[in-house]
Amino acid sequence: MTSAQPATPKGRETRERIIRAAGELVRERGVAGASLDDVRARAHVSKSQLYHYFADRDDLMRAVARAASEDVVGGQAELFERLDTIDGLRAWADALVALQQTLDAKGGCPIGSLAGQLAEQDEGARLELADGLDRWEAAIRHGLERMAARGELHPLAEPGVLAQNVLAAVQGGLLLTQVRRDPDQLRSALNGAIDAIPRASGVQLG
Amino acid sequence: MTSAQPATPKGRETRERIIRAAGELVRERGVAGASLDDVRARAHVSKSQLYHYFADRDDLMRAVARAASEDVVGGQAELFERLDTIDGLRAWADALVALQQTLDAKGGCPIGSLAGQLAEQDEGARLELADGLDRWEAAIRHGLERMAARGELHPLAEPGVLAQNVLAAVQGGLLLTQVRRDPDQLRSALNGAIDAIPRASGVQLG
DNA sequence: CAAGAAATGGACCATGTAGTCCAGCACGCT
DNA sequence: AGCGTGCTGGACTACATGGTCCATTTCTTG
Repeated sequence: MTSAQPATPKGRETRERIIRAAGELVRERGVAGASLDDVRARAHVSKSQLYHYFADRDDLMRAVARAASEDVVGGQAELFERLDTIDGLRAWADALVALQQTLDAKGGCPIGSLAGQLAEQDEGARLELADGLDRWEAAIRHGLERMAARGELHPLAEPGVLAQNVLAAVQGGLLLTQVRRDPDQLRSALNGAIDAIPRASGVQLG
Repeated sequence: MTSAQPATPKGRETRERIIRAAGELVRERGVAGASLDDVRARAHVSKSQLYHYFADRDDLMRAVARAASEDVVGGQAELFERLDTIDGLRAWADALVALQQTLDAKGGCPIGSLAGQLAEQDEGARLELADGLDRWEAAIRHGLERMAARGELHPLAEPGVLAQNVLAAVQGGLLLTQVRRDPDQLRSALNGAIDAIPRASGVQLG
């Protein structure tokens, strides 16, 4: 028997509780450190419930990856709306840095962190994470495109490339933040990427 | 009994063979997927040898992290010497991108990949990886400082900050490369960070 | 060459873990 | 009320894995 989609509100809530518990444990102890028994206990659920809603452990981890993508991207929804000005970009960056400060620079980006653990192990999980990154990058690109439409960007600037680089700065900055336990690493990376936007010409300098 | 430093050349070679085998397996299957028995088999070594040279599994993984740091930083030694011109920086970037192409965009950065798996699990491993990143960043910074000394940088540019941002671009670009299986992600991120160098003024734009 | 130290082989143990199985419960529907 | 589907509890198994132990072989060195 493969996994089952919940057919009742109660079932759906149980399934979500499992994913939430698994996600917490994965963030605390890593993918390998989160045993199904730990998940079972934290979600207040029995073994059979785990296997009622998920085909196996990998299936659960894929669901965790998808949920992480949605949490990360969804959690920035309001900030995403103001990404069409440099000030809005800076406000968004400040929020990311502030979050890292409250987390003591631990954990990194949920998507990036899972990527390192799952990308080479489970193709399905990799695709979930790629999807999260795509949506994140799209939100940034949309903001830059609105700026371009208002003529606030260099005519040759490519919003797609700039958005990609900003996302890379986020991920790289978070990795440095995590390894060095210093949120300024993210701040600096984001400053650099955002500063580059108004100067970007789309053509490589000589 | 804790781990032992090898006292003979033979012992040292055995220890290194273990670390190399463990490193390969970790790259192929992740930290969690590399069992001591796998390592034992690949290194052509007995169980007692593992525990002769390493206190426990975590100790071995710390050694793997240290070796990865040294491989990554050491493997770029020649390129590091030419990091004092924009052309040298581009050549270095091209080499990193080319490497990803030959690897089919799999694996990401050994340091970054291990960071995601070990940073929150083992403080010792985290410090090893931080050390690798520090040396990497220092190499970039030294190149930029030589440029600054020749007056080729904006007088207010800060080589330390720029080097940090380039390293963030490497790590972020590699993460995107890995998740999206597309080496152009790294290329774009590095182009952006390197293009920013000659324009950097050290003060944030308004 | 003898003695001690380093290195090695591999059996063995304890345990944590993914996954199975089936009986029992809850609840909507007729 | 009673029936059926979805949901739940938890015992149980098979096995991989980390770690221990000790006997044996191989080096080194005086």
